[in-house]
Amino acid sequence: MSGDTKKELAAAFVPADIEAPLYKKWLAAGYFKADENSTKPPFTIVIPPPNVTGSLHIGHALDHTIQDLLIRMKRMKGFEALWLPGMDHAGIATQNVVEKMLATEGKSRHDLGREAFVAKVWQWKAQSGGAILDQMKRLGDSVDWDREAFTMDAQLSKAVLTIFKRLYDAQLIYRAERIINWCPRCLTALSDIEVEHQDDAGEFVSIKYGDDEINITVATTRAETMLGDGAVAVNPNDDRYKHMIGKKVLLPLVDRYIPIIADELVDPEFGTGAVKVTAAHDPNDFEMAMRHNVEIVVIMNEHGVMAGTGTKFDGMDRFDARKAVVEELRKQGRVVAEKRPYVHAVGHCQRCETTVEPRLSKQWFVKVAPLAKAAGDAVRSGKVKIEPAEMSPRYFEWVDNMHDWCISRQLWWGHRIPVFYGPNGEVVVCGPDEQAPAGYEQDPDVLDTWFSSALWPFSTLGWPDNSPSLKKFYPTSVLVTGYDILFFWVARMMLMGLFAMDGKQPFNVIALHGLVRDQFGKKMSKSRGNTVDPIEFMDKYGSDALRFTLAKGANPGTDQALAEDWVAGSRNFATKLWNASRFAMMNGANVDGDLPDRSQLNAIDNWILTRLDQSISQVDELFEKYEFAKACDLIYHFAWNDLCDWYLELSKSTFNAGGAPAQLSKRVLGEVLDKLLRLMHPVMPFITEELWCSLTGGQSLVIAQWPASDAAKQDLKSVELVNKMQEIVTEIRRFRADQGIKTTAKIAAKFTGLAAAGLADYESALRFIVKCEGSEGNFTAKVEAANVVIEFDLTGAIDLVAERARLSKDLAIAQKDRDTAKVKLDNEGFMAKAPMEVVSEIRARLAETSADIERLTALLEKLPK
RNA sequence: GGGUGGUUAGCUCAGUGGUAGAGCGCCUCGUUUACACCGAGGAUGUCGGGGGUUCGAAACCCUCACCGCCCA
Repeated sequence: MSGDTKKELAAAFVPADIEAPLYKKWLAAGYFKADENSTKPPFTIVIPPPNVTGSLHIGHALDHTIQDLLIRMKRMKGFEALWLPGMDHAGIATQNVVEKMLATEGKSRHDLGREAFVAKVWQWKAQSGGAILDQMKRLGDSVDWDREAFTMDAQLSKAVLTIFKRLYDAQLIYRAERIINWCPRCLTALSDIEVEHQDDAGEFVSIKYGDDEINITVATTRAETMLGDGAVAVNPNDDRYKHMIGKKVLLPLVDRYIPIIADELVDPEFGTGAVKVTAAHDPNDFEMAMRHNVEIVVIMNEHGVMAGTGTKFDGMDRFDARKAVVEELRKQGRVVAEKRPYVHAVGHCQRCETTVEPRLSKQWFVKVAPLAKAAGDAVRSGKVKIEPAEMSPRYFEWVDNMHDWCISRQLWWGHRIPVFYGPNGEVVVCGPDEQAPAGYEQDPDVLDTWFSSALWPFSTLGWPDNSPSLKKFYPTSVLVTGYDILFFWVARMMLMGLFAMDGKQPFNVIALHGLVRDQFGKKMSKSRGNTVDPIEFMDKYGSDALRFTLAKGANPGTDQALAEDWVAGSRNFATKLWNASRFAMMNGANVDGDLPDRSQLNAIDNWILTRLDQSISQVDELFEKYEFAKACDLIYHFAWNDLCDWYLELSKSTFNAGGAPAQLSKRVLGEVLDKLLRLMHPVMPFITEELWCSLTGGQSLVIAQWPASDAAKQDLKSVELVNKMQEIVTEIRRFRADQGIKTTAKIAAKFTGLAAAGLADYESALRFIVKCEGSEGNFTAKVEAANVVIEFDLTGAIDLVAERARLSKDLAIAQKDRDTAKVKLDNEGFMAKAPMEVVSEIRARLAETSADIERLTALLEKLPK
């Protein structure tokens, strides 16, 4: 490796100058492409597909940082690493976007017709969809762009048709009339998870049903639905109402008589203990209605407007009707109690926040019980691991209690349900390349977006075809995602993957991270105004800084707080690394030739190599365990403290002296930087690449080998020696600071006991770092550390007060420490039951602190009064 | 209501039985030819309350309080 290919480093680290060119370089070199014909072992991650309408938010930045970290590390470890990018078509969200555009022209999708509208959506997608993909490049995501997938692509659509037919044939898809979540604004059914429950301030009204003969009071938050009541239900064991069961009671306003039924579902403690049963507008009521054959009365149309009740309320919006109904009942003296505001959880459409209306409707469902059982068992059996394992209960809770999944959506954008109806009610389901008989009409609805994202881990690899990619890269290695969407589609991917791939799991590991919160740990939201823009942070501090901050905050499965100051701190760290590397290279750090034998190296060199080796081994282990925060913390401290604060400072005198020892240290420094940059590359790809290429003249860190540790070469003796040097230096610095001697001021000092401490060769290194020059003088003050005595010539100007304070403080600490040790050793229970090694440790502590006390007392006594 | 996580330095968080830690912030000093996006030194906690187990508890058990999340 010659110096000619090495690029000179810029004097200052400016992220913007290096990031875009490096990403271009990587793309041009094709480093991110994964080869299905490779003989290397595979490592696969499919991206949790972001929404085509979305843009990069801070949560993505965290999610991608972790995925890129894993992929880059595995690539360096010699795996055929595939990170597969793409997006989902986001049925409702995308349709909303395009409908809004049309609305500005005063048009609706119905003006265009289905075909033209869908064409318009595709056009929108081509022009403005997928902004997030470009933003991913800013982050440095090493995805294989040639494999970019979209849930509406031909191949993925083929997968949808195939799986639909298979599930239908296996009787795991059915059509039925059920109460579903209906969004009166989007005009479509929603699945349970597309409904968000929020506490709303409503009203809780108790209404007296019946006449003079028989009456009963029910309580409700949705008074308007009383128009559709088919019964009143009470608990069969409720003595208050036992005598009324089976009788009929007058339903006010509509003047209909409805039965009083008994059902265990009714909680006698809640409200009046009697509930109204509105079968067409509440899931629990529907269940009861089925059990007791209660009349089902639909009282609203699809827009949430009252209809078909035969009352004056028809034509009113549901919320207006609620007020009007209560008002009318009040006039009739039937409102016996009102609680307002009454805070209770109300379902809202995830996409448009409209209050969801439970609605009786004919829809398509996936029968999830058998599929969910398999999904649960895959984790229970250990085939799929959830990281951290503590998150598993959440998964089981969900998967074991999953309701059937409503998959039909009354939209135009999406995969149209491949079911065709014949003139006489025949039903035909068509797989890919199959055609319905002439005259059959296709179901107008489309499938839930998650129906297709659930296939993502295999549809993107070519399923249902038995493609080489599928063979090479499935099951995927790990799925990285926030615990908040464990249920959204991780569970669904499990259901579908196990079913489609004959029991082969879609991923071996589910690695869960938390949410990014604001600096006080509060959830970020637009309404709170505490959101942050990852792009802005990257502009300001660089992508590496943002990535490092997020990785350093990523403790498994827990949320992390993020503040701009933290990101600035990471930028500072990057700058530190840059400056240290520049300094190293100016001093001749290199990777030329073999690393000298350890026996030739001084303790400082052996120490930093040992610390490097330990760090590599620990960081590697932590990365493999998804312990990103701890790994980054280790990296940070090795680079900043061990390397910059100590190694570089202790080695300056060696470099300055030149000669053979300097040559050795330069090679060692080159080695340390080389390996450190490799170790850091997965977290901070840009700066490490720039520095490493400059240092080594190598082609690229992306394809460089991951550093290996070799514990056999660790030199613990050198660690001990450097620890002593650190003790001595710190003690001298403390003395100097207490005495008010400037860091730059040179003073004369005499060292005694260096040889006995094994530090004979390091006097010049020590003297250099603490600015002690000259060993002649009038030594009036001394300190002691690691059994080395250092005397100073302060030319009589010693600050006695400061020195007495310093020594007294040390003495107090030593006395306290000795006392606690003594108490333990005097404790019979402790001596009898504590393990040997603990006892001897405490004994050593007692000896050490006793010696300190003796020494400090003597020093204090000798100090002139 | 059911589950579940948390409560440790001013802030954000590590720390699963043997003398309480990190980053940021704070205080003092400093134009040391790598770095002021820096260096050196320093201060800071009855580890939410109460009980228990143990020679020994921030950690294990019980209980209470408060905060959060998911699901109804």
